[in-house]
Amino acid sequence: MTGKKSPWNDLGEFIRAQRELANLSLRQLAEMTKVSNPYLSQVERGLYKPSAEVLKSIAGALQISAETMYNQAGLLDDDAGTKGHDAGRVEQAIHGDSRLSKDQKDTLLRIYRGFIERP
Amino acid sequence: MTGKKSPWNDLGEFIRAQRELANLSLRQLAEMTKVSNPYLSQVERGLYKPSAEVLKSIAGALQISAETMYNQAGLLDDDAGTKGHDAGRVEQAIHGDSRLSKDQKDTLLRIYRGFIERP
DNA sequence: AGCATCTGCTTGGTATACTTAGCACGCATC
DNA sequence: GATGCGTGCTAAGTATACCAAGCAGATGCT
Repeated sequence: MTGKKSPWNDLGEFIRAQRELANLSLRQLAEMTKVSNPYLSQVERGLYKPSAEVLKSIAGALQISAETMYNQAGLLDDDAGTKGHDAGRVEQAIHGDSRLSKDQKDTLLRIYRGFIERP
Repeated sequence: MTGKKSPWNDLGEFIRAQRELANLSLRQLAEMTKVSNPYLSQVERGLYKPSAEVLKSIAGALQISAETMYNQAGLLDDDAGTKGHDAGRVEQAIHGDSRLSKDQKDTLLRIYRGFIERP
């Protein structure tokens, strides 16, 4: 394990850096996130890649947005929605519109997808 | 397990609905996502909650944004970054979608506005 | 009818995510 | 010195995510 770099090292280093910036010990973060402190230690050292739920919980405790954390973990491409790609844009906007009920969202999405598939 | 509802049923139903809308079989989706077809079947029936990587892959294959998929899975709060910016978002996205014809855009906008005015 | 192909699903197995119990060390106090 | 507390980490154990092998049914073709 001398110098061996796992795929999750960058993420772990990011989490440790943010934790230290927030002046929290592993045990304190563990209490806040309800994730065990040994596991957090292992995550920080790149031994495991945590689930999105754990990432979300850590992000909340460290007052980072979930989006930032997912970007760091490679779960979101922060350019994806803006790189001239239409795919997902309309869908995302519909989902994000709080004035629409779930049924209305479903209806709009179904119609939209129908249009996309047979132009 | 008769009628027993797992926490992931909504997500599974969402994925199945999108897959069927896209006219893909489980095996086709499995090939596209590199996820096994039995597992996808189990995910759709709410037996397991898939990781964010699997969700991202499914989203890509079904041409849904990762954000949309994560929202559906409860991994992102869709209001988190967009509260107060709902107005105009859907309309903008529809206008900007190059895959829609003018008629289709008009239709979608008409329906959308109808929903907004009388909820 | 038989055969091939496609479909969704069951079952047992493997790997990883995550926990619990506990160790070693550092520091402060008496 | 001894003791207590906080710190990060090890190692064994548990649960879940996900896979491979294969079954049963439906459909189409000869």
